[in-house]
Amino acid sequence: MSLLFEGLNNAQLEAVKNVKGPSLVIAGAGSGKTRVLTCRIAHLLEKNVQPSRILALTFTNKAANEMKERIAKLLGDERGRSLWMGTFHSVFARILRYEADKLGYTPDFTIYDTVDSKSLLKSIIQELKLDDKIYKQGDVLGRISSAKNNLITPQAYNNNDQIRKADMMARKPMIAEIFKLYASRCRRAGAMDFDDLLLNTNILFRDFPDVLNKYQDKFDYILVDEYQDTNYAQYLIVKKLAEKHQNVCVVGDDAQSIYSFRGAMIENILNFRKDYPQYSLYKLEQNYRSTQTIVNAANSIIDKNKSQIKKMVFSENENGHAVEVLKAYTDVEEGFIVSSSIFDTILTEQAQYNDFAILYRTNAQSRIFEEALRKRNIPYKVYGSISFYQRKEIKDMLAYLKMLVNPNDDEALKRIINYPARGIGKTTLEKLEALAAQKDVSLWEILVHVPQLNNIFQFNGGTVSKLMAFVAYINEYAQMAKQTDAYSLAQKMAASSGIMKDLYNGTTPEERSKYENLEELLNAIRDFVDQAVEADEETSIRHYLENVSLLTDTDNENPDDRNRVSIMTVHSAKGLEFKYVYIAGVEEDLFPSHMAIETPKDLEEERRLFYVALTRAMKKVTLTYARVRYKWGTPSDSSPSRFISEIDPECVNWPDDPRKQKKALADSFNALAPKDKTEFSASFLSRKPTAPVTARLTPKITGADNGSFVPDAPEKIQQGMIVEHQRFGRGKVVHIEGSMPNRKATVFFQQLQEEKQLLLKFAKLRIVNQIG
DNA sequence: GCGTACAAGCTTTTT
DNA sequence: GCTTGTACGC
Repeated sequence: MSLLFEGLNNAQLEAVKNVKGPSLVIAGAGSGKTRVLTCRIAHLLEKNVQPSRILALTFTNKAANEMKERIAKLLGDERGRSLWMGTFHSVFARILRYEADKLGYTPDFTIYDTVDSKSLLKSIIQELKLDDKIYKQGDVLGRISSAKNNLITPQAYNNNDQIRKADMMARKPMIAEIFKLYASRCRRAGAMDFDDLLLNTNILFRDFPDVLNKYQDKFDYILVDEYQDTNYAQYLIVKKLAEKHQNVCVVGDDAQSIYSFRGAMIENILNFRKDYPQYSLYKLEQNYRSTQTIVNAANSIIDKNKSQIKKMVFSENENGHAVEVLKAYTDVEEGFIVSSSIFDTILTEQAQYNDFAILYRTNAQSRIFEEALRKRNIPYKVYGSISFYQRKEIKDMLAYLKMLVNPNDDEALKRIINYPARGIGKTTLEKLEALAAQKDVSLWEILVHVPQLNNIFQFNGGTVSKLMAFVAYINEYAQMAKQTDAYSLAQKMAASSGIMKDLYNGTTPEERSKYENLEELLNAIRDFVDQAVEADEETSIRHYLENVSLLTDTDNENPDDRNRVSIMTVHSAKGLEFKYVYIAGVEEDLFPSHMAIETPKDLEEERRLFYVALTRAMKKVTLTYARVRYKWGTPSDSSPSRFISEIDPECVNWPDDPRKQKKALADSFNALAPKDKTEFSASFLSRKPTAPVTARLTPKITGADNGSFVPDAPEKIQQGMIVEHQRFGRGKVVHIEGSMPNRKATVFFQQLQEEKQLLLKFAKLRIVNQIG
């Protein structure tokens, strides 16, 4: 047992050892939080607590899997397997399937992901003949979601004056109506959305005390990771389950609360003290991950936040590098600078690709880095952008399979009833939907009775037989699904449905990649079957589908993905660590997001997000910003984020003073520049010169102008001056010599390209177009 | 009913 | 710039 405790500091040791009673562990970034959790669980198991009596809740599948792995390593056996460990959503989905009948569901209920929910909302909004510009699916779903996370049912929503008033003010008085219809459609389809999983668990525990009792007795020990990110629904579930024995251990860091937009309440940490007055508090303050400089930089940031639990995070690691700040003229150049820096660091520090991460605020920023890394042949992996399971082709295939288990799943049905095309068009579907709404039954219910109902529909014989063929097809496979394993079934269906053929015939790269995705899905299903056989579990499609909506693509990790540069949003980087971290787009209106600069509360969350980003790094942080960034396809000026200047200047390396930089640029240019034909080196892109890189610049400026078109140069263009201008077309960084009188300018230039390729393209510009 | 061409809207962050 | 939604012709 003592082995378990080896290498733990005092605070960690106490948090691991004292398993009885309520414990609050405040864990600073990099303070060994996961280690404490896993050791605590291992410790419980060593004390012969039954694994199935331990409930461990995390926020991501990744975190759960990592803990399972670590526990297996600590114990050297398989006991960890039967732990109840997983995300809130997956654990309570499991319980809800078990208790489904009490809530009027079948155990095979479908889980709607965000795409399904939005699609359902869309049809409801249409059905109610509402303006979809006012009632946007995303907004409406957000309203409904936050209601559910606060355990507000449609009825309660409707009866709540405050909410109704808010909706009126927002000129969306029909949300209550939409919510009501949405809930009833979900139920009719035998479906729960993400939020229902939590809401219905609460309803289950509220309305069935014996069920609550059962689970209270079942779980002797409860552990919750990332407690600062729990919302009210999650908080209450934990509270109820822990009520009896009070052996609840929550681990969190208020400074890393970054999910309030989906209802997370930092207050839950504070309330813990009220709910469990006997609680013991453990503060993990030593950061083992990062250099002192990084910890100090991060501390100086979080210090600016008013609302926080004071703690003293410190590091005893080396001092390390200052936080470096790099300026780029454009977002494309930013990608270039970052990939160059990674390239250099790999050579000089003998680092591996997977020592690096590029983090950004919004997913839209990923593409530029992908392109830049690809040009340098640096392998990378994008995390979390569009989930594999949300891709159209994957959802289509899964819809076929879902129909076999729960044919009432209207969203699945609508996806596939005419894909691949089988001549069942819009009007036919509309008629079916109208009757389904009228009779308040699922589309499938209507569909199977089409022959009897045809006096209403008046479909022609062709349509009827097409519909009945579809019904027969689903029925046939539904029968087959009872005896066939998920893989063979999916394989057969992919072929017989025509999906495979449809994608196979495609010639564009996109279609080919869709085909490959489909193959990957089939592989994943085969893996599932293999694993199920190994664990002596069911191999049915029914079992496969139970969790598939809750999966994210990080879950099917590819072995050759291991040594790659990671690129992802700051949100998805939470809990991870890298030696070298690049935080890109550290600009006003981007990070902090323009959505979040209005209220201090939102701004503080952005600041915590920035704190999370900084504390991912072990050795070095590099911040980059661009002066011009493409937004919605048009260039917009941007300035460095306030967060950069909020960092203790001691810890930061700013780029040179802009004036100094400009002079240096001019000097180096002039030194190189013959009069008319100019060659310049890659140092123009403000990085170390490597291979001899050249490009030509042939300025020819005519006409009069006051030079105001140069965003970065308040001065007028004068003879012999070097000015910079950003971007006249996508991806072009141009430095123009304004060597002529102050005139309208037409500049011809050859563009500097990547040094390896040296593909010089000719482009023609008219600066006059950029004025105003 | 189906496929193509063009327009509009969009970008916070996720289970 | 990209994706989704609509209009139009077949």
